[in-house]
Amino acid sequence: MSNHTLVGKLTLEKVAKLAGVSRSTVSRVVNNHPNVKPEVRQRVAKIVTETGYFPDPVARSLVNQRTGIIGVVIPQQVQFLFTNHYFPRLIQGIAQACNSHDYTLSLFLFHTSEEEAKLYPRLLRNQLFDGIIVADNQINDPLIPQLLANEVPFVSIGRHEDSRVSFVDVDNLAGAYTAVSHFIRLGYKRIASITGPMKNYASIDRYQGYLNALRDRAYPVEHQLIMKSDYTEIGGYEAMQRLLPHKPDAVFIASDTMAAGALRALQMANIAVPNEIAIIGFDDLPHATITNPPLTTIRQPILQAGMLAVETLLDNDNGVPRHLVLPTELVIRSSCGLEKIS
Amino acid sequence: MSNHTLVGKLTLEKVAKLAGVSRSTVSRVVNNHPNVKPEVRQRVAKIVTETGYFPDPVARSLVNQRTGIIGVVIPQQVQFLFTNHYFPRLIQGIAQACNSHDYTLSLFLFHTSEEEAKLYPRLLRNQLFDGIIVADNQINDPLIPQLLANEVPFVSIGRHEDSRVSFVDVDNLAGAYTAVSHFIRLGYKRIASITGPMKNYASIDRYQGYLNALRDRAYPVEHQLIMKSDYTEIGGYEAMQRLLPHKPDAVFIASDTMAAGALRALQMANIAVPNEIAIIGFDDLPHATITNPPLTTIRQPILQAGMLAVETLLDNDNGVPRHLVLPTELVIRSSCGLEKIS
DNA sequence: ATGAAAGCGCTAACAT
DNA sequence: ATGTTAGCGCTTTCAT
Repeated sequence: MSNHTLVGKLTLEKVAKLAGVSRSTVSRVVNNHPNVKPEVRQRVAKIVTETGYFPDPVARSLVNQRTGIIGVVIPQQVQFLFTNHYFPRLIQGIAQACNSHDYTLSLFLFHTSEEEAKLYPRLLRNQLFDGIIVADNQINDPLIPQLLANEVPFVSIGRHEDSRVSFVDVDNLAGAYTAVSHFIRLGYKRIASITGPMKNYASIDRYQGYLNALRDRAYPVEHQLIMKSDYTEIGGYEAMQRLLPHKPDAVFIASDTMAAGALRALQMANIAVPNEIAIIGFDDLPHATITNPPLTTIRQPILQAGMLAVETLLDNDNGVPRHLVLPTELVIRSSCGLEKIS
Repeated sequence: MSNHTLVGKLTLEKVAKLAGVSRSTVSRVVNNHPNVKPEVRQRVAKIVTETGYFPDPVARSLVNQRTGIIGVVIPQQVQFLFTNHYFPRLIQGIAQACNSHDYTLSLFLFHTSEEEAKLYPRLLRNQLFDGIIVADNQINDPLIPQLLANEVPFVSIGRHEDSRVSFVDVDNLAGAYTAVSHFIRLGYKRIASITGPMKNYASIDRYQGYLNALRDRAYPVEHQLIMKSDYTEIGGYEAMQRLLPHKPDAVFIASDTMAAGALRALQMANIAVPNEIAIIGFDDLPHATITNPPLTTIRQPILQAGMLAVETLLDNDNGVPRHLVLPTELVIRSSCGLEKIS
């Protein structure tokens, strides 16, 4: 038999020829289908290994109608995205789960709304992804209802009002509540907050947790003590500068990244933390341990949220939406002070 | 004509039936092939729009032998990865270029070497990606020679010794040289350096640039003044602490992230910057502007490097490797001091 | 247990 | 200019 038919791309057909069987049999071997005589299986397997044959994923996808690809969409304008450590860590969790399930992760970042608009149709009449993870969903994000309407399997990072949406969230409300309650317990009186943008469920929930804690202890809400910011370090820096004239004695800051910026602002202003102003952040990112002083913060399981989003997508409980809310935890370091002497 | 043949997934065939033409004609319309009578084209186009037909990318890929997917591989253990801002920004550049060329970006992050080993075969007998970008290649990374051997189209972020490898790099050597020369010009005497890990070309080049600048001005090289670190903020913090006993009066730090950590260490030790110790970083990341004091640094065009990597991959100059080295730039802020009085 | 054949949805060479 | 046909490489009935 001439060998020249066997050159070029290695296909099932060629492996079959080499093994002296049909391509069905090779397919069965490759896919561990039971109906293959052990000795044949062995012979075929040997050739597969020797030749380094690998089934073409595209051809496979065409017949199976599954690609093994998960799309991750971050609808936010991306320039702010990576100025904090949240998204990198989330993506890391998603990647880890994808790896362990042999899925491939595709990342969509948008820089302009034109880009975003251009990509949406691809996501909606989706034939390339087995499922989509929508990270950091904004309130009224138009993508979510469209995904629902087109019956694209997806899960949202962060809760959503429509109960048909599967999501993985962290308990932002309870986290913020815990932080502010801790301030109150320590005797602080003028408790401020630096929040994220209010178009985002997480920001809203953290803000609401702050309000709830004040309300439950009959603290007044002073609007000058509430500064809206954007989750960036620079944003936190500026928000703290705006806050200073209103003389807070404690600030709950909705992210560690903003808290780092806020600490710099305090340093520049020569204000001692926690003696003059106490700080609690949110996230418990690695650098919270080396700020000056080390940051008391609310730990949220970002990595785990990413992993669970993938699991939720893959499990697909017969289309019944899954709503996961992960617990947060107060991590006490030095920035919140101890018992207040006042 | 019964309509019941037209339910289910929308295919070329169904659109053809609705338009009363063959599926080739629809294909031609969809792909803007010239040979279609204008009136037919219009009629078909209308139906395509009405039905919202979209060609199945998987079927297309199978026949075209191109997927429109670019794989981005970050061979580093991922836990250190996102503790600095370099990779997020690089990925942003890659994503931006992918978007504008209608390519899809797939991201591979590894958490363990087992994961890495498991994924390599997929990348090598690659049928899923039109090309691969290898980010932050390590010296002696086994992936590169294997990609070459398997003739997978790829480009490396960061140079590589094998001249067959296409790469996009920044001029680390010149950048570091410029930084240290600036120190020398200002009159500093004991110029230290905090470097990245030496298994990485960028770290090596920045270190070499430091050495070259000292050598060219006949400064002695003192090994106690050279601290190896890991590009993390915490790493920079610790490296600076180890450096202090050796009394440097200036430190060139191979990344802004490490520089931020180093500044914290100096703050804790009550050492004034730049009066007692001057600092120059590398990267010019956003937060370099709000450190205390603002950081003098070497700006490298990370975003652009990511974009050019995609262009290089897509242009594929008949297999002739392309070697791009992008310029860096000294950005003077306050951390390096002005003319030294000494 | 194995092979032959159909078909996933598309493109393109070939006929007309 | 349009339709017919043959694949792309695989999985999966359906025969045997």
